[in-house]
Amino acid sequence: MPGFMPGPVHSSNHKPKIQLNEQQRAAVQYTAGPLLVVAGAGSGKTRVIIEKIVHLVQNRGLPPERIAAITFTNKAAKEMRERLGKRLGANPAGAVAVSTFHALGWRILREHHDLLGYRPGISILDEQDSLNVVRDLLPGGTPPERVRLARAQVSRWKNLALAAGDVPKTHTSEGASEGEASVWRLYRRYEDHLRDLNGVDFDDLILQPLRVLQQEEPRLRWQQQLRYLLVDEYQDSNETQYRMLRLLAGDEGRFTAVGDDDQSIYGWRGAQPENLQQLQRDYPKLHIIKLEQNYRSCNTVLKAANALIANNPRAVEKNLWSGLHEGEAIRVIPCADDKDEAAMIAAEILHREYTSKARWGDFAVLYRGNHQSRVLEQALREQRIPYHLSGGTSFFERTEVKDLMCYLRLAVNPDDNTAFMRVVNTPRRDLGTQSRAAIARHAGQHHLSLFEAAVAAECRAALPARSADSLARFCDLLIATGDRGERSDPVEAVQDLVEAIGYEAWLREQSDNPPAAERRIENARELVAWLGRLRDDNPGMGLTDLLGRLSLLTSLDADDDPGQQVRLMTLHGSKGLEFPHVFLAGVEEDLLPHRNSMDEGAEAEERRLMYVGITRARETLTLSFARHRRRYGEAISCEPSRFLEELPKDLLDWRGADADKDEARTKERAAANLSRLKELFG
DNA sequence: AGACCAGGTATTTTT
DNA sequence: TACCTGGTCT
Repeated sequence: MPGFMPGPVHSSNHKPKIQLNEQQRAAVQYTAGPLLVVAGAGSGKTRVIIEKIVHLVQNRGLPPERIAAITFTNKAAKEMRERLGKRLGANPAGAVAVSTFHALGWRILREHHDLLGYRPGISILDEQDSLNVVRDLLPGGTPPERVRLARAQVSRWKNLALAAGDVPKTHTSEGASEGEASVWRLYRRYEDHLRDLNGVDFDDLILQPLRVLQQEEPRLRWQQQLRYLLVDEYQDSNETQYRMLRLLAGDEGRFTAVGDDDQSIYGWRGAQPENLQQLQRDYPKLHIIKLEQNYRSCNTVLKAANALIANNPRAVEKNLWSGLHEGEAIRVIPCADDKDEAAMIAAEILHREYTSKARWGDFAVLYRGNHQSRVLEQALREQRIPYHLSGGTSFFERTEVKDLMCYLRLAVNPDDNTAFMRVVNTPRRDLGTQSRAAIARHAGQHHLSLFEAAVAAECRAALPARSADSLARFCDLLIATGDRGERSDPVEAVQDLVEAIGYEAWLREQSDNPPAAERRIENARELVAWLGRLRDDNPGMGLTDLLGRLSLLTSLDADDDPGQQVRLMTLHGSKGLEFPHVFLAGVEEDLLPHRNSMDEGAEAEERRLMYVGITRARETLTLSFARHRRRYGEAISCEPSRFLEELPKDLLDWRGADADKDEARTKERAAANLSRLKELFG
């Protein structure tokens, strides 16, 4: 099959529906051994994974259920499932195990919980729960910042596949600072505590399965089960994930890993882009294929991206090129301060939307930190530009969602003290501080979990009659729910639970205005609806498993059709997305190479972050910076980012050097006129 | 239990 | 400056 060059892509949101290029095809067809695909931004890596699965099923006769595609996010998994469904048809496609590392880990953990000494109902503690556990283990009054740091260190160890007992002595006693040694002691207690709760944190979802797979018998079983693995965004994998891959893919290395070290931006979370090189060491037969043709961006954008990233040391040299048109110069807009910057961006968007065919959904404004969104939001609102802000409090962090999740966790796992404390008096049921303390005392004395204590007659006897009564009802309800959740329809059981605790009435009572109450009720219902959807996708699955799946979801508005709204998001949040028109705000020293990152010697990662931002753009790219910005109340002056100097001058179009303030005013006025006109004439 | 104030803290955050 | 959290007061 001769390759044929794709023509220019126009603004349809679709990748060219044409044949694979030569490298892509090679990557799809190579199954002789382990394969690493180094895929530049916009080079069609997801497509390669999809086509490879199709190839394995249709041409190699591999049963779909023997194939696992592993992603880092639910969103990526979902997209992959959809695309695979379109390509293969629902039937074989549905059998392919497309999941996140964590979801796969959960599956393994559930199946072998007994090997590790867990009881059947395992709770997944989210970030916040885990942080609370750490807080409670540290002396009262420990500053939140210290709690966070301690938790982060524990996480770092776990991501290096080090259980507390495996942490090298140099970090725990000999030669370790007292601070480090104390964090390690905390780690030990944290481990014990989670054990008692029969709970796991997110890190455990990889770490614990590793312990399963280190045993020969289950390892061989899983290696039989999954005959081929495809890993997406491989540069984001950490040590434990890498080990999991190795154990599953066996010594022959039945896998394809796809990644781009230039887009590694999660180093601070334990991701090890070095895993790309590690692969070569561990699998000498590793075959490497580079995808360098970009189907997304015009050449100007790509040249800028290439020039920038060339300043980083890289494992695999790549040179991205594009068969698309040259494109406009990259605009660089100096602004007086962050307000002006926001106004400029709003004005530019308004102007473009009006003069070109671009729609609101074609624009994205990217920035380093969430705090930068505020001014931008304000500016967009002033111009009545519809926008959508990604990030912020996720669905699962909302109180109402958290409450219900804890009810379900407790129903499934009576040892989950964290969940118990959260819901035992929510909605209020006469179990105040005193009663709760009494239950805790009883539990402590008799070495019971809080729930077990609450069930015990002697414990109840110590409570006032009203409290004892309502505690009994609470316990009965949870026991019944847990039971029904496994034996009959879990979703019905949950609906009845929500009904029985009068949760919606409680939300109405709790919210200070009716619309807020309705929103929260809607969230609660949405959670149940999701549970229903999960059940429909996994018929016969019990509450424990459904709940696990639910805990691994991050945001339920995943379906958000970007719609007709300008997207505001952090650079991190933009990875994997693309937009015709991209604005990068705050391209300043101390912000875009972020100060703290620089202190940690992470300039290269900051550069990659900028690289990710640039390569989101299909048509136009606008970089802006402010000369002054308020930080913690006081105005500080800023310098343009060093990264600007790394971009070839001939690609840049600098706008009004120091008349910027006036220009902003003018633009703003022009924009205001425009929006008024539009209101008048539609 | 709810309101209010003081104090501490302000990168990123796939699961 | 603006926020969130935790503690205290009513």
